Amino acid sequence: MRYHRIPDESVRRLPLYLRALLFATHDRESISSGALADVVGVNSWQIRKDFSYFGELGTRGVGYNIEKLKKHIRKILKLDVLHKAVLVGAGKLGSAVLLHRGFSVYGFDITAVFDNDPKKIGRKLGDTVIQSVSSLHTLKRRNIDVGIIAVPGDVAQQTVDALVKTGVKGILNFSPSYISVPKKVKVLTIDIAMDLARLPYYMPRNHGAG
Amino acid sequence: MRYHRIPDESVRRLPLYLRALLFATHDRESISSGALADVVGVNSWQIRKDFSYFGELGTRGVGYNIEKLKKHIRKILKLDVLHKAVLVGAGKLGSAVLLHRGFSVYGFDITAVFDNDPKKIGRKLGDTVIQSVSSLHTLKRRNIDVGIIAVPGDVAQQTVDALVKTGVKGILNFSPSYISVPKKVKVLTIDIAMDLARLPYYMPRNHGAG
DNA sequence: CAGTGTGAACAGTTTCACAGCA
DNA sequence: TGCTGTGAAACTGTTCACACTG
Repeated sequence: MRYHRIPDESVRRLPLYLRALLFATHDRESISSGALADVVGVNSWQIRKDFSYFGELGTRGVGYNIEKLKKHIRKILKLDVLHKAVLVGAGKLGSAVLLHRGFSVYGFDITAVFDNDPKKIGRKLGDTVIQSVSSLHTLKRRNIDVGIIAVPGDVAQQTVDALVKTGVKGILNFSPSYISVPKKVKVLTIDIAMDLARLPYYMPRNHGAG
Repeated sequence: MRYHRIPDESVRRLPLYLRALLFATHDRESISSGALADVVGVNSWQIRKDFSYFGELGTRGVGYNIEKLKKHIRKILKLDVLHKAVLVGAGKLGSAVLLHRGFSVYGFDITAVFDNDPKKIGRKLGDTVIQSVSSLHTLKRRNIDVGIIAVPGDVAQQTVDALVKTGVKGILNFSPSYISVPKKVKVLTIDIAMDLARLPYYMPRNHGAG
């Protein structure tokens, strides 16, 4: 089956595997699909299938070499190069995201922060001075890949439009609204409230099915 | 096709529809699948299919009555009753989540906050006094549905175990680790860094396919 | 006649069972 | 012997075209 297109659902699981490989303490050089399965909560055959999409990577009877596997997943996900990101929106959620520490391990560097509140502009958030959103255009030619937006829903679209003009190719959207972008730009939306809203469906009401 | 099991992917989209119906300004009583499609970024036939799973709801030639639709989606998602939630972990992310305002519209009320940092215990976060995680057990019989955890990965499992003992039926997990729970408890995990890690895969490297 | 509802074709994903190899 | 790699089957979800109806 060598060199197949990788299904989106497999791509969704790759960061999960990578996270486990990065953070688990490994006394061994190799890990089997079964052992990895226990750590990530995915079936072993699903893991093997996922890995099989990028060629024969494991050793029969042994498992997968951990370093090789990390390297391979990073390459597939294009995390083998540094990605520069900017944050727009220095409110509670934006601040939490910026200070989150945990992006760097995947090769992301948040190099600038923007807000439209005059009281915040010039103040520091972590090591970064907050700039006015009106100076977003200065980002052109600074090789920024990724925009992270954490602004109110009603200004999300205009914020994204400005970001797209600076040349970002991907946007992580924490704003609670649908935004439209040119086809060449990829948006991933995380709406915490919406995810929470999906939870009760799966909870038994009193006793009975969900 | 009346009274079919609702596919998980449809359930995933329901909060999206509900969000649009709640926040859009409606001059009309009804909305067509096409108009809703423009607002949420989902095809009109997908929307009609999703709605068809819960019986005939629309009026041919007109569309869907907005109030009726909201009510119906809320009922399906079990958002028609108030859900009491607690937060464990009053760090940056936890605080942002608590102060987020936007859960209440879906019928959630965060009634208590816990942390294990002695410096934080007794201080207020919003209107809520932070309590010690060691007093989590006092929640039993207080009708708490949902636990939200935003603690470091290495204490996530023990935090969840304590929460499960208090009787929560659903957990929203912001900790970057896989947690295991009894079958009767549903976990949804949001790992911001992992989502960000998935973004570059879909971005063109220089020019070319993603 | 505008817009819903849906069977049927199609596409994508997961599961299984087991051959193949270190 | 233990664990990978993978076709094929089973399952799940999406798209389409159009009959139907207020």
